[in-house]
Amino acid sequence: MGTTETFFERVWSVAAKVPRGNVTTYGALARALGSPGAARTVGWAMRAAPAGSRLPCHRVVNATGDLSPEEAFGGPDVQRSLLESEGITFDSQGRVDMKRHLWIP
DNA sequence: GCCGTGACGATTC
DNA sequence: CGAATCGCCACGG
Repeated sequence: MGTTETFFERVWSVAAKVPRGNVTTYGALARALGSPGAARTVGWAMRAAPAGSRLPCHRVVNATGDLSPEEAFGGPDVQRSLLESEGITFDSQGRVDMKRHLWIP
């Protein structure tokens, strides 16, 4: 079969399924793809995601619930605003409330 | 087919 | 809780 799709494309495919109002982690996506140790590669896929792909990459955070670095989105503040718009709450440490919004494929 | 890279994860101090 | 370290895996050159 012409499965020329790379690991990246698979990541985007699953990341696009994250329900609105929820978030997932890089490690969770990696596990869903069968590579639990490829969390870093998942992060790469997000960074390599083409702009305007409608990929909800702002719903992907790390295991600690921390947001993306400054170089992405134009700043964590932007990402945080997007998440708050979807009803996502944060703790006093500025991290996503994983207990309430963590979603695993 | 080896080397460097990186939006991570878990552990340790 | 915060900072630092090691390991892991896929991609590009």
